Amino acid sequence: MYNFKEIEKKWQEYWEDNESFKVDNDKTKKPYYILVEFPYPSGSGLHVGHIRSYTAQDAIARLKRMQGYNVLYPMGWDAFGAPAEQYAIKNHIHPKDAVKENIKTFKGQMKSLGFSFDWSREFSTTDPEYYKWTQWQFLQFYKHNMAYKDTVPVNWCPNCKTVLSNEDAAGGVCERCGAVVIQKEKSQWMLRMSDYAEELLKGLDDTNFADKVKLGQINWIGKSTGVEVDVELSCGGKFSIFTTCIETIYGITFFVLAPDGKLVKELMPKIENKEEVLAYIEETSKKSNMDRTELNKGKTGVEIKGITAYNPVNGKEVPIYLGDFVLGSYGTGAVMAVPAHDQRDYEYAKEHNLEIIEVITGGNLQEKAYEKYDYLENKDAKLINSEEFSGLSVMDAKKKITDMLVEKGIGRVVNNYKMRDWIFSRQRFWGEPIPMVYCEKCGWVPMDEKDLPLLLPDVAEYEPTDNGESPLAKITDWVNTTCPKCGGNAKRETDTMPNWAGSSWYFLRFMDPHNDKEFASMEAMKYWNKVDWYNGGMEHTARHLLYARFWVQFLYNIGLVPNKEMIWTRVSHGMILGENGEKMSKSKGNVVNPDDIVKEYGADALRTYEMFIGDYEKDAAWSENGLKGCKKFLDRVYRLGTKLNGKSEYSREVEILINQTIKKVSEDLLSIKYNTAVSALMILLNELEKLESISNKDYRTLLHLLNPIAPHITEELNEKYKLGDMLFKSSFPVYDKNKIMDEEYELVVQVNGKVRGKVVVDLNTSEEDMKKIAREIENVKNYIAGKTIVKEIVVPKKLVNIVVK
RNA sequence: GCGGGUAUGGCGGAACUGGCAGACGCGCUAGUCUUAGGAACUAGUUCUUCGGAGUGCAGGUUCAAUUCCUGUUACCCGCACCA
Repeated sequence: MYNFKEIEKKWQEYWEDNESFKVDNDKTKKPYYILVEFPYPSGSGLHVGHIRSYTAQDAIARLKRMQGYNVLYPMGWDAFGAPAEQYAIKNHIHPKDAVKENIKTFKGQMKSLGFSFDWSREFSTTDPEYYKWTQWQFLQFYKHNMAYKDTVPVNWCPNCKTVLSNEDAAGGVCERCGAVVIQKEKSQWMLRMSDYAEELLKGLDDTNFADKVKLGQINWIGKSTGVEVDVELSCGGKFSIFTTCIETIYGITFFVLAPDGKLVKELMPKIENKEEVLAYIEETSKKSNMDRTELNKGKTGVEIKGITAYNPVNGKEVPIYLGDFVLGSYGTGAVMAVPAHDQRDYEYAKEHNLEIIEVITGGNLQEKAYEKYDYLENKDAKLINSEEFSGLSVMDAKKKITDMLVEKGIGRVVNNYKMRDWIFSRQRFWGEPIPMVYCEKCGWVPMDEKDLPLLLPDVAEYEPTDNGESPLAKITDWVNTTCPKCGGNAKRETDTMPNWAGSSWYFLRFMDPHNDKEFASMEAMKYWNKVDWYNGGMEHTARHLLYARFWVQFLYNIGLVPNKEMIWTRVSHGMILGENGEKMSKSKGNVVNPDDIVKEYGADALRTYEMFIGDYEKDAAWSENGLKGCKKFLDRVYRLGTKLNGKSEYSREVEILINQTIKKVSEDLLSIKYNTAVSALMILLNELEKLESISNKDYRTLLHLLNPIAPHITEELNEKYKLGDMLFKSSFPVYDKNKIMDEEYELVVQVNGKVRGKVVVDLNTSEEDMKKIAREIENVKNYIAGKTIVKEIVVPKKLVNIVVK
């Protein structure tokens, strides 16, 4: 048992006093930027899950430093957001005080784990010096017409009287009180993220994100290509529909409009059954998103009476319906209904007794619609009931009908994206104030940049107001201001920015964190170039990453950052589950507190265990016994020091193994295979323990290789036995290419694919000799005796397989 | 429903480009040392009727398959009436 308490404290103090991990933007050295998602400093302290990714990235940071890179490994705090506000409401303290406390706890915990962060670059998104630039960037969005105010439906909890984010309204109920969430229209600031949909897709080619991360982004953007077609109305005027199945256009038997769309509002004066229609719209708005999807299996809706529409290809007059399965926010908010070939339309038609016209052969319309997934697979599927297109194959018809519509000027090939514009307003206190002012005369006016930051006021009440306004709305002397344009009376925007804002560009700030002239200098950003390696939870790979990429692409387009993509590799780690295999939670009582572990086993043991626990990208269940095993490993490393013989070369018996281990550890760490890197070190230790004595070089190399994962104990032992310069300041071991293969190897001999013998042979044994040796093994002889050798397969330096009959 | 992932001993998990399945660790068993053991060390540990069998299941390709192909089942994650 080594005294980890003393050792870990000693080295942590050394690193801190000497600012060992502080980096300058040193142009003479090659940069390497390693990033972990900065945490939200919650009241419950660091989670063992944080430690997994911080250790993994720390190991890479330490390795890269020893390999001569100028490594930036920063840490900061993403401290705006609802939990701090909740806490403040309950306890009547200012969120900034709660955040300060929590940051102190987090920072202390991080230091106790020996992470090599450059603390000189630390900041919090809640620092006015930081959010000044978040606000400044919002103004750039506004000035480039990328921010606008619009009325959109939002999640509204009628009980808490507040707007909820989609996350807070998961499952259609309010996360706080459990009440059913309804949709309510509110005027919100929006960012034109949908303008960037195509660029965000293309940009993925300039990244090295893991495939599943790229796929997450692609799915979220949700591109689909189809045709937008104009449809004439009986009352005059027209509207458009979007479809990806233009080949079914002759099958239209009705149209359906979104109840929450703009079109139905425009048509309202001409609708005969207004009351019925309005009632349906009202009913829809009361349903949550979930009601409209999963829970609501039936296809509700009403016919719009007094107006009909004409099929654009054959002029057939069909009715128009309202149905909540059509979303106002996707496509044009209106669909052509082809019940024969779309299951939703089919169900709707059955429920409302509407006509079904088959236009593609091969389905059984008695049972269900014959949908594109099926007919596209069916090579024999042909169009019918489609005038001159009848008889064509689906793919031909798709093209010819599209061409015809385009030619006539009533159709356009368009792309649609599921990704919407970014709703950027929150009716919350604890967020960046949006630096906009409303003037009766001038409308919305941006604040003057030189007046930033717009500080959050110090108040004692953070409760949302009854009408859903931000608590800021109640602070009249903050709200009332003068118009930056005309100088007249004006009011500030009282909504704040979403939590995602500050985290969309923090990685740029780390490159130049103390700059008070700009958010980061172009020079600094050019030097660091990109985040080489970004790690975070899978839960953030879709949204946070998309927001951050959008933000960066915008800044790039207005010339403020050097690259269109500022993140190169993105890796995500699996969760650490409780010992019972379930997600850690207080209610389940399976939470592991890292402080307790550090106290009882030491930081190095915890770090080593979390690297060893399993495949980094997969979830893993905590195991106290597993942790003990790693502690035991470190104890053995410690005791091994008593076997030193003072020699300065590798011991002959382990020379090959050491070279192999150097290769394995350096390669595994950089290919996110931390668990096998640790196991390679365990193997090396096992072998070293078998020797009578070990050389100083053997030992120092073992310590060096283990140093990125367990930095305290290794540094201590290196010093204790005076093995050389401090490990973190010296070059990481390099393997000798000529010494990773033994002079001999074990030749495996198979008969008919089954192992029947093994023999140690010289590395340079020829293929002929391999065969000869193989046939001479006693056991092999037994299996080939009396049989004919059909074939002999030789894999050089590995095996011989004798095929007999 | 769509998209993706996973499946290997009692457990966590290894296995490069198709070439010895079960590395490494945990647990377990026996032993050594000890006043003691929830310490340390040593040996063993997939199953087995000792012929073999074996990487969720059923097939296929191959001299050879955890690895490639086809089908299938279970579980996990993401999105979800996206026209």
